[in-house]
Amino acid sequence: MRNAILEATCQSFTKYGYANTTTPLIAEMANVSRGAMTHHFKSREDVIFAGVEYLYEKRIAQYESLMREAADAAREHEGVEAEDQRDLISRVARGVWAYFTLPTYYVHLELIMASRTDSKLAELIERLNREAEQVVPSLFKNLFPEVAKSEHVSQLVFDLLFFTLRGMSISYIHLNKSDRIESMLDFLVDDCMRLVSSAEN
Amino acid sequence: MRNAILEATCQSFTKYGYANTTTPLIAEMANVSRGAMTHHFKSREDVIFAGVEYLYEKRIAQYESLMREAADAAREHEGVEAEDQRDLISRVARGVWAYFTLPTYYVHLELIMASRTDSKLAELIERLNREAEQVVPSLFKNLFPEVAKSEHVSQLVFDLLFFTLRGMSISYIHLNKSDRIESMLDFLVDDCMRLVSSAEN
DNA sequence: ATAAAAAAACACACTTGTTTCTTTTTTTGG
DNA sequence: CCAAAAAAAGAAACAAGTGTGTTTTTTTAT
Repeated sequence: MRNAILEATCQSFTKYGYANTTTPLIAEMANVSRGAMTHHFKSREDVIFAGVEYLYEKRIAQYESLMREAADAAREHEGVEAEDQRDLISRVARGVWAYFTLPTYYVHLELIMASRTDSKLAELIERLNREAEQVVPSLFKNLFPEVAKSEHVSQLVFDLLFFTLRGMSISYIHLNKSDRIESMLDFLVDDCMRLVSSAEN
Repeated sequence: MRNAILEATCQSFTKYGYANTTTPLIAEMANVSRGAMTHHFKSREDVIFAGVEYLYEKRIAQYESLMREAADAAREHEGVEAEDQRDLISRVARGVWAYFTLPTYYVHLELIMASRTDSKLAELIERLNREAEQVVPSLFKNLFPEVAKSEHVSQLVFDLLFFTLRGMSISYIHLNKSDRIESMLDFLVDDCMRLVSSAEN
């Protein structure tokens, strides 16, 4: 029951947006009466914030799944050493890109933007981000153990993908012709390859 | 009067966010009665959308101003040929970065995100972006006439800055320690320099 | 039978849109 | 040039719809 409400909250976030999510709407989507919600969540803030936490758990699971996929696919295509490295980078980059175009990620962006003018939400988001930062970069470093030795390079590779793909995802809302996206992805892979190679020497 | 209302609308967007901007709030910030607004804007949508258009005119003016500053500053620091090119790129990159951290830009991002679940707003934003795209890239190409010869490279340089800085700007809402930002800016300048050099040969 | 869960009903505040009234400005005719 | 009328602008009041929070009633399960 509680889970159905949280699931409905997430669905409303993705379908109608964070700003348009109301308690009657959540109740309707979860097929429960508004009164029933009161027993599990005594206020609007309670439901919304619990929904946000639920969404972030989902997001981390999605990220882990996509990273695992990329790593597994790269493992199956083993061949020449240098080609392996490039293949892994390419798959990781495209895996992260897939993650950055998930509906849950757009909700995440919406929440960050909303937190600009909502200090309570900002507090929650910052806490959840701190928790995510203890998982996400470590997963990344596991995939590139040699690069992880150089803190500077690994940070640079991570940030380059993180910042650029995040920027791309916003454009992707309107940008349907994806040749610019594809060119940029190719460029990013080349760039990361350069950085990784430089770190290994 | 009409201008005061539009100015108040923008102020509300930046201070309270697009989603929290209501007609009574605008009237209060503009120091006019709600009835007075009705004569200039017959509905909420009228005033909000007019405010959005007003904001976009502002944004383009801000962008032009920052690009002019960067170009002028680079002109004053003329020296060795290669150093000149790097200086110009660095100043443009940091000028664009300054633009991407303006309050008006955060409102722009908020509007893009809101347009995900608001087709009418999406229509407006797409039109305004099309108009901006006839000004912004041309300003960019004027600064790098040699690079503009290669459509592929100039697109790549533009997109790399555009996407990455956009992604950085979102993190910048929470990220106060700017060493990651500074490292990335340095890296981007290097990267653009590489691309520009390759285009000239 | 009792406590928890679910549903319904109620009250309050807020936003929007409309209507009505007052004030100010502009136009027009003497 | 002035006074009356018309038009425009501004302000206030009203009505309808919606969201939130609280209270009350009904159902379910222990």
